[in-house]
Amino acid sequence: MIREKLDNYYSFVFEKELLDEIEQVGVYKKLRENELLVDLGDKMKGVPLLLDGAIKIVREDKKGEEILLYFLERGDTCASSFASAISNGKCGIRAIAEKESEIIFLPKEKLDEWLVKYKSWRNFVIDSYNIRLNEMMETIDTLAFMRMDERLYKYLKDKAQIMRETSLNTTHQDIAYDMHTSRVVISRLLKQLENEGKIKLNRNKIEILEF
Amino acid sequence: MIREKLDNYYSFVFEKELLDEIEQVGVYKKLRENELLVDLGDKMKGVPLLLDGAIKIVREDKKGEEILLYFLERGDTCASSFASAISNGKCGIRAIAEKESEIIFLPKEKLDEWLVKYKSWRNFVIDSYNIRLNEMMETIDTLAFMRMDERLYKYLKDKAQIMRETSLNTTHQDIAYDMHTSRVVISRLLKQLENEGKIKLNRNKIEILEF
DNA sequence: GTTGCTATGTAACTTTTGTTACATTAGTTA
DNA sequence: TAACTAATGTAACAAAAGTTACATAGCAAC
Repeated sequence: MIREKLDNYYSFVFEKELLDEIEQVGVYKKLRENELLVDLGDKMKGVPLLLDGAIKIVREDKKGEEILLYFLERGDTCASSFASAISNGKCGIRAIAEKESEIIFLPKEKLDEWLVKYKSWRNFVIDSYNIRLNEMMETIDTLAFMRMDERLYKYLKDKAQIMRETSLNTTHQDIAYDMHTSRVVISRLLKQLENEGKIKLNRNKIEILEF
Repeated sequence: MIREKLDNYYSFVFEKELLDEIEQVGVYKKLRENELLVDLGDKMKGVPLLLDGAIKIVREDKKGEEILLYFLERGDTCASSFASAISNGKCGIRAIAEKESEIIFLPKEKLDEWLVKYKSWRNFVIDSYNIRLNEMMETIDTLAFMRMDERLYKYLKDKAQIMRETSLNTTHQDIAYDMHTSRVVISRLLKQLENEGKIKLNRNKIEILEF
């Protein structure tokens, strides 16, 4: 069963021998919606490969203020965990399942070994880091160059894409937490987007009309 | 001469055999102050190892708006170049020497080969990515959680540290470019910091009194 | 010196974002 | 249905950041 899911998303990424090894040592885990996968300061004993679902990666500062960094989808891994696992350091982020998700945990002992043995693993690790660096840069662009209303609209579209839905089940308060602003600001801007015909508001639900 | 500088900063990082190889294939280059090392959209043919100096890494969006991402110091490499070199993709950043700097260019053909051969190279690459991810997170924290006056003070202190000086030769306009705001805002906040006794302002020069 | 250029200082005003306070609405439970 | 709770709507105001416009100061070339 695991092998089947693994093959689904990773058979074109990894060599057969590596897939075999992953099947042997990987630990399958199913995550409930809103389940905490990684918390701030955790020391990772391995890295998660995402088979299905969506994981939200959040940054928190000393004062407990939060901001969304990016989402992981199937085929992704958490570069920050990789960092933490291989260096025995602490993880600087929090990872929460946005919806029911499936992962395979790879034990950290194998991570370096596979770098030597498998070209496909080297590529995957380097690619993962690159994707993450690019996501971070996009986040920085968003924070540095966009106004709150643009950021909000982008947030809604991005989240809809990750969740594979055109309407989101969420509250204004939750969005405010992700964007590190206040609920009132979000309500105001959402109403503005609704007036522009880009979205439709309902209780606990936002439909996106224009992508 | 190169070997000497290489040994200075990297003899505890790389194995002897790797240092030998780097000496053979690496290309030494000296950068003048303000010299452009990498531009947006460049395809990298190798990665720079920083021997000495300071490199400013800047992000630019489509509209040509800029923001400082972080600085590189000796011992650092540019993860974004590594990404670009190994994947033949384009580089998403701009790198400019903040002062006279010395680098060694490593040809991209070796990068993967060394990952297999040298444990110290694997560690260095992974560490570099991790350091960069952490810098990016710090930049995000700064943008998301701090007000402009705090960001400015942090900018001054960070830059002073990188330049190894307690006073900076720079103009308000240049700071405004780095922080993606306007000169007037910077002048206003600098004056405020001066009134608080944290800095002293002169033409083309800012002394930092409190760290 | 005078001229000219660059950098800095600052006032006045606008826009954006954040805050407080309270009303209304939809859904849930007693 | 009444009572309660969570979510949303909105006004009024405050703070932060951005903009325009212009004055002044420092420095260099003539």
